[in-house]
Amino acid sequence: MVLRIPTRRVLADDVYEQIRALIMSDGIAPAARVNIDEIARRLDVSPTPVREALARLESEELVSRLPLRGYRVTDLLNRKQVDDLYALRLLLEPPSAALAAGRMTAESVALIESELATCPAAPADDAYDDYKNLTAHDQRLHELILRIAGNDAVLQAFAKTHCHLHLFRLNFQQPFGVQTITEHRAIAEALVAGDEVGASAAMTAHLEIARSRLLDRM
Amino acid sequence: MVLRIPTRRVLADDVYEQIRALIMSDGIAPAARVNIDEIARRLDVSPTPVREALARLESEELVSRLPLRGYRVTDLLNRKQVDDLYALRLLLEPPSAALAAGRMTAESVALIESELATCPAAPADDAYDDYKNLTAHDQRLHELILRIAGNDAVLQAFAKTHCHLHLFRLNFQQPFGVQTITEHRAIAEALVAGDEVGASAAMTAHLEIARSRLLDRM
DNA sequence: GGATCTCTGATCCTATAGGATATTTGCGGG
DNA sequence: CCCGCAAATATCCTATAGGATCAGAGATCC
Repeated sequence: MVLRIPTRRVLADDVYEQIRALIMSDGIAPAARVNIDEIARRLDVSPTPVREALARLESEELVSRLPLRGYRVTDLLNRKQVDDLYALRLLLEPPSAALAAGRMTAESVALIESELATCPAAPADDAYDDYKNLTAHDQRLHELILRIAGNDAVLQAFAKTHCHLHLFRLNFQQPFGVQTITEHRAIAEALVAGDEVGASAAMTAHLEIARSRLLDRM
Repeated sequence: MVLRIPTRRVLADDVYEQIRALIMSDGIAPAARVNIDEIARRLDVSPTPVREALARLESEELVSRLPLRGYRVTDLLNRKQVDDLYALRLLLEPPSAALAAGRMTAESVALIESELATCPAAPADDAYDDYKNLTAHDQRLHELILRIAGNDAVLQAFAKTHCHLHLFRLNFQQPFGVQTITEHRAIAEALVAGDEVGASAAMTAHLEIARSRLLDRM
């Protein structure tokens, strides 16, 4: 039995992730122009897959396109944008958490528990990697809850905000860990108990704390 | 004073709209494979702008991409997807309508009134064009309300569902007009009056009626 | 003398043509 | 009827030419 790559990759996929990583790690500064030829030379490919990758990145608003003038990296989120983003999440996630609480199965419980278990109790050596792991965990948990709620349109709407990605770029090395974990556990407990009102309330509290914590630092 | 071309267009923009129009008008059937070379020949351009246009269309889920196997037109929405879509809209739009009601200005009132005025009282000769115009009007009005509410994240999340586009593809030549107009007017009156509760309720009623009207026909 | 305009050069986006590679389809053999 | 092989088709990528934009230097006008 040969183990196959689940989805075949083409060059544009790799280029896409490379550019994305470059932007995330500030390899290309915000507001900087993106030179297609330069990227192509740097990754040793032709401009064509670079163009396709940029077209995809544009849809998640990591770059913006100016006709006949090329692409540029989008600015970091400002206060209003962060505020709006959390207002949107407050519309989507608390009702979804309530829905999820009413639809919990043994399988769902196991998924929640195992996701919580992946969370590194002890921080990693590197603060940057630590922050990155925690962000990824946070994203997986929030999306898992939406998946349990069962509304694909809501899940996609949330995913397309790419909020974790944009919030990650703000990159505040704040004491993010302990409090978040505690809040996550509160949400999980309400979900496992099938407590719809409690799950909604815990999610609301979680988001509002995160929002004010973030805005205080801007 | 030099008059400038408002937004420069490149070939990929035209190709994008042409393909989109083809899909919308069933010039390419749902689930059909999209041949890049064929499109290129048909529009008399090279494959490169076609590839870029398809990458953009993928982000709004009019086509889906299978690596090394090309693009295919997405299927029409099924019952669950329609149901999910309206559930999402019910999360976003009624609260936004309430917000908008509390933020109305003289300018906002004028925008609402003029949009309502654009609605063709008498149906056009062609039923297809009539349906198209009404859909476009409906989309403009709903997005205008979100714009008045002032949360760009919500507006974008709504816009990215491309719900009017997908619902249009279902293309039911139903008696869509009169009732919708009446409901719109009810929403508008509550907005102009600054009635937050009323606006929210009118929006909720509008969406729920539209949903059941649509689901009844599937 | 300073400012504005124009011209020139370089850089980069846009589009085309062509070749390499992977998949699919059809056919023959077991 | 199933399996394997080969030709055909289409995707994917590269290389290159054409055209637009931008920056800078020089000239002209006030």
